Order: sequence, then structure tokens, then C-alpha cells
Amino acid sequence: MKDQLRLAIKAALQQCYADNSLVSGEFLDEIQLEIPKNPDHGDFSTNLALALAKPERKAPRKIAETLIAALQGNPLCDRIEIAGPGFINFRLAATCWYAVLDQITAQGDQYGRSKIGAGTKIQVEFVSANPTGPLHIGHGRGAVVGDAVAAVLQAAGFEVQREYYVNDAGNQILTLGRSILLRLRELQGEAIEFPEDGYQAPYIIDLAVKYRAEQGELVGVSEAEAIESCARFGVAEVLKWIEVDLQSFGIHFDSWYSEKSLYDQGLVDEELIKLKEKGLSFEEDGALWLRTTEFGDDKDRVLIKSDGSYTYFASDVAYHMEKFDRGFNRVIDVWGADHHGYIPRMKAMLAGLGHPPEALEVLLIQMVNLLRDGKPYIMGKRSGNFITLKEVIDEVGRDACRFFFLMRRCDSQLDFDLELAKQQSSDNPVYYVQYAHARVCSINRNAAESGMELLPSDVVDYSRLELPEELALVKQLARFPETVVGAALSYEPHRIIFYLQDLAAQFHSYYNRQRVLVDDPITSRARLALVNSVRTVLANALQLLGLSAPERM
RNA sequence: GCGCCAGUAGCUCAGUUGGAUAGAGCAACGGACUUCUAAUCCGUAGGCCGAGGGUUCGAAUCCUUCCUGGCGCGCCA
Repeated sequence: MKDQLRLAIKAALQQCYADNSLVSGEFLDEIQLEIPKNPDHGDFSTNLALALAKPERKAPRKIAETLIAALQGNPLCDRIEIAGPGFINFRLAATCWYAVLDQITAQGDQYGRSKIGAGTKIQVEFVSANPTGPLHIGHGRGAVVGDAVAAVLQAAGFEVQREYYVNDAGNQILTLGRSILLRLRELQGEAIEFPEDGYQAPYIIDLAVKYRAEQGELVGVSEAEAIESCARFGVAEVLKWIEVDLQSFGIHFDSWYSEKSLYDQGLVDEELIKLKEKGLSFEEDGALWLRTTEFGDDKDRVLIKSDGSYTYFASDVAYHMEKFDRGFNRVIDVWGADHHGYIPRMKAMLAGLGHPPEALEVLLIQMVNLLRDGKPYIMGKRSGNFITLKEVIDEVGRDACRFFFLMRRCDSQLDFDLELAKQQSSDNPVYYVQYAHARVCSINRNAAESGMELLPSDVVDYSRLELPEELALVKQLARFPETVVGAALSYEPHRIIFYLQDLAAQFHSYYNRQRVLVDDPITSRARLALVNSVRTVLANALQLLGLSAPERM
């Protein structure tokens, strides 16, 4: 709809240049067309005349008049007028809008999907929590946002892969192994002293118990081998928990990528050699450094520590280069905001190795402040004082939990009060949206009972939809595809949430004001077609965000 | 000290990337169930868009200086 109008305007502009009624020849790549807040200003509005005022050196309103003359007689438009300083407002013919209903009916669950992404390959890496303990609520936000960003990109025609990076190498894994081993010895009757820096949470004991049951007792192996064995066992077990939790949250990964495998394949050393060859790394104080300051970082960063072990950064270099080797045009990392200081070195590394820094997009998810009865709930893995994601989902419900995490822009902090979330579960906004869907389904049941079925759109008389609120609903439905595109290109899935709330509000209002099933069958059928288009769009949007669309509530 | 994010109604937040009279939910107040599901609707009230300066036809939005809150600034992960 919008695009058709944009083309018409472009043609008109061309015509004006051709007959010299406008002279600058200036072309704006993107003619701005927006939907005015005030419906009195028409269905669409452009500031084109204002923007051309300078190059044309003419009053905006004069330019607008010329353009309108060229647009006269266009079948799309019912009325075109000049307003304010030189806005051109378009009111589209009602018949144009009815075409949207045909489109929705024809496309069904595909309505809202587009090909803007044109198959561009994007990887979204998210969650990637260390496999040393169960997921907590902070991971939940990143998980839902990452999943929704991926979904929205897919809907916009990008080819998307969801990946979980498994940090199964490094110190924290050794700590996990040591902690399990100590608990194991404890189970075997040894007196142990649990160190401050070990993982003290109770689940470590569960792991030890399971280890003992499945692997037997550790005898005749060195300390290092014992730790390694416990660590591998622990990682595998914890990853199973994580996968189950994510599944119950409706999140599925296409790929689980092991950090350890980067070392095993020698990819880390390979990249380090490349960096050395490019003269980007240097040795100092017995460590190997990357000269990230050359690309805008505030200090150089260590790749290999003076004790010979690798930093996280070293494997991240290899990991991200490997992503591009796999053919992704763009790579999105979803991180907690507390890692934001890490971005400059990553971008510097990419620049150094010949990739445009824009190819990596880091989405920072601000903290979730977990509250219980209004009081902050301090969490720490080591202390074992945390609430797992699973517990939260069980308490609040999957749909409500996902909805809650998606309701805000990811760069603003989120207060999550468990008591409040539970209390509100009956008037939570997610139910408001789902209820709209259930209501349409209910109307359908009633229609079927009275022998009225949904007819093919070519026999529905849409001209019966002449009430302003009916036209407004259709216009809202027409905005769905561009909302999805906007959400995808800006990585802002919350836009879909707000769209859903708007659409549901309009529907509920219509429902209360007008009956769908009235005495006149022609009108009933037209209204039935309308509300079923609403149902389709609600269902598509809910599905996109991993939310259910119940038929009864 | 430096950097990132935020500051919009009493509270929680949107604001289509610079447009016309700044919006919604909750809370408050007043109404609507004999009617397709009241988990709904209708109405009232609520604002110096943190503060100052700048850019232009036009600023909540852009540039700048401050103020407040959160988070970072390791040869930790």
C-alpha cells in the first residue's frame, strides 16, 4: 500500500522534472511517507515539498501544489491536500484498503513475512551462558530477546542461524571440576574444606552424587585427571539442564558451538599467527598482546598470559573469524550490558583481520533487577543464592514471562518482581492480547453454530465495512508487515509487542461497540471476514514471538 | 577520572529514526453485563519530555555542557 503510493509520488516527481515545472532534479532516495498521528491528516503524509524547498528555492506550499497537480487522477487516492507548512496529505480510497483483507486471507500465516533480507545470512548468538550452573533470570531476558530478534529477522527474509557458544574451556571449567571432585570426596567420607572460590551451590552435590552413581568412585587417577573427568561430566550434565530449560521456554538452537573445539582444531593458534604476521601482536612482560589501540580501543589487550594460558579474548578472535568463514554476512552477539567494555576490542580485532566492524552487531541487554516483595534479590553463582530461570517460568508462566522480557527496549533496565509478576498474572498484558484472539475464535464458533461459515473473500461484500472503526482496523492490519520489517532492521522485537497491544485494543473496542453477527447476513459475513483477518494477524504476531494463541480462555 | 546505557504523567514504559495538538498500561475517580467470552469497553483527571545552550521552516528525537541513577574500565570469565 505504502510502496504503491511511494511509486506514484516518484513518478509524479519525475513528470514535474520532465515538463520543467520543477527544476532542481533533486531525488531523495527514500521518499518519506509516514502515517500521521492525527487521522485528520489523512492516511499517509509526506514532507517531500518541505525537503525540496531548499534545492528548488521555492516556497514549500508552491512545490506541493505542483506535485499534487501531477498526482491528480491517481486511482489510489481519494483526496490529496496541502497542510501546515507544506505537508502533502493523502487519503486513500476505501477500496484500496479492502484489498488488504484479501491479501491477509490469501497469505494466511505468511502474512507479515517479507523478503527484505533477500537471503542475507545472519547468525544470532545468544545465551551462551557458561555451562557451570543452571540458567538464571538474567539469562532469560537475553534468551527471549535473542530468540525474538532471530525470529523477526527470519520473518523479514534473512537466513538466520541461532547459535549457543559453549564456554567449555578455561578456568571456570576447572573450578567446576574441582568443586564436583571435592563434593565427591565428601560423599566418600573424606573431610574436606571447601574453598572460597569453589562453586558452593547445592547442585554441585547433585552432580557429585550422579557422578558417583554413573562413573563409580575415583581410584588410581591423578588429581589433574580426576578434575578433568569431573569437569567433563559436569559440563555435559549442566548443558543438558540448560537445553531442557530453554526448550521449556520455547527456545531452540540450530547449533551448539564448543570453545574447546577451537583449541582442538588449532584455530586459535592459526588466528594468532595471522595477527603476528600482520604485525598486530607483540610480546611484552612475557605475555602476547594485540595492538587494539590502533583501531580505537583505549588499551592493548592480552591474548596469551605470561603463564602461557590463553585469555577468553584469544578464543573469541578465533571464534568470530570462524563465524565469517562459515559464510555469515552479519553476526549478532547478544550480551549482558556488563560486557559492553568488551566491544571496542572485538571491533578492533575485526578491523585488524580485514572485516568491516559493522559486520558484528552487539546487542547489549541491560540488567534484570530481580526483586522479591519489592526488595532486591542479590544473586551470585558462587554463593548459590540465585533463582533459576526454570523456577521463574514455573511461577509466572511461559507466555507471561516471555512477554514481560519483550515488553521493553533491551537497552533499558528491567525490574522483575516475582511477587508482582505472579499477582498480575490475571491482568497481565499478555492475556489482553490473547483474549482478543480467543474472542474471535468464539465468534467463529457461534457463527458455525448458526450455519454461517467464513466465505472466500471474492464473495464477501467488503463495502459493508464502512464504519470508521472498521476502516481503522483494516489500516492497522495493513501496518503489520512494515512493523515486522522495522523490528527486524532495528533489532527491536518490542515493536511487535506494542503493535499487538494496539491491535488488540482496537479489536476489543470494536467488539464492545459493534456486533459481528447481526441479522443481515451480508454484513455479518463482511464483519466475520474482518475479525478473522484480525485473528490471523494476532496469531502470526504471537507466533513470531513464541507466544501461544489460545482459542478459548 | 574515562567509557556505555538510561532520565517522558503518581508508578512502569512507548514515541514510526527531525514533523503537525507528546501517547498507552497500572494506580485514582465516574459509568457499561437480558446482547457473539466483562481477562472487555466508555469517560474524567494527570506533562517545563532531567537542566542550560546550540543547529533549522520544525527538536522528546541531532550537537554541546552540566545533574541524577545503573553498569563497566584485569595477564577474571
